[in-house]
Amino acid sequence: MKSKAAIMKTSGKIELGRRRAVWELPAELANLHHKVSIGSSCFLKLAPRPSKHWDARRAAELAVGAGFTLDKPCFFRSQIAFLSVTKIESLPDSVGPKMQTLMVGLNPSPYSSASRVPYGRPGNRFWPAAHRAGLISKDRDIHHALVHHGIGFTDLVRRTTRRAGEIDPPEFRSGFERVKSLIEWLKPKVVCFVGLSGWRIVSNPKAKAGIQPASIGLTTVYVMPHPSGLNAHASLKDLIGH
DNA sequence: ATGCTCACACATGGATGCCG
DNA sequence: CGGCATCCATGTGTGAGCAT
Repeated sequence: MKSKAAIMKTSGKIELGRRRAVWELPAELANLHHKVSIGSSCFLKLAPRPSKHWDARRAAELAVGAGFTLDKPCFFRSQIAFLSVTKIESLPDSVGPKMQTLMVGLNPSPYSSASRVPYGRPGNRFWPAAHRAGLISKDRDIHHALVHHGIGFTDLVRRTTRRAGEIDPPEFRSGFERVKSLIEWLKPKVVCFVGLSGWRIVSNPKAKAGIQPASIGLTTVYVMPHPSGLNAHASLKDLIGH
C-alpha cells in the first residue's frame, strides 16, 4: 500500500505515481478511491516513469479499474496523463506484476464495495474455498493474497449492482476489453473467471467450467462457478476443487 | 440493538420442446 | 438429427420482518 506522502495535491490536481513504475499506479488509485466520497470529482495527474506500457489508454483503464468514471477523454502529453474523474461505488482492482493468478469477477456487490473485499459477504464461499484449497493463507485479505500468493482481483464491470443481471451484455464486453488489456500488460500465469455467465457473455456461450481452449496472450484462462450462495449448483467441495 | 426465522432470489445445468 | 430456446429443479445465501 502506498504512503499518504505518495499523493500530492498540486494546484487543484492530485498527482499520483510520480517517478514510480506504472504497475504501482493501481494501488495508489485504489488508495485515492478509499479516501474520496462517492460522486466527488478529481483532476488527476499521473506521471509514472515512462515505459512502453504507459499511454493514454492505459491511464484511462487504470482509472476505470480503480473505481472511477472518466468525465472526459484522457489528455496525454509528454508521458503525463491528465484525467478528470468521478468516484463511483466500486471495488478497486488489486493487481501487480508477477501475479500467479488474476481472479476476474462479474461486478462488485454493494457489500463487497463497502467492505473493500471481493466476495466479502460472510456467507460467500469464495474465501473458505480458496483457503481450504491452499490458494491463500489469510482470510479476506486481498493485499496479503497479492503480496504472498500472487493472487490479484478485478471484475469485468466496475459498477456496483445488487445483482449481476443488472449489467447488460455490451457493458460486460466493454469491460472485458479492459480486463484483456490488463492481462496482456501484467501477464499473470492464469486468469480465473469467477462465474460461468461472465465468460459465456464475453467469449464462449457454451463454455464449461475448467481450463478454456482460448488463452489471452500467454495467460491460461480458467473458468469456475460463482461461489455466491445463490449458485446452489456448486457446492463448497466443488469450489475447493476448482 | 441484537438475534432469529423463513420466504425468496438466484446461477447453474439438465430436460424438454420446437424448428429447419 | 442438430441447433436453439425455454422451462424446471436444485439448495444456499440474502434480507425483510419479527421477537427478545
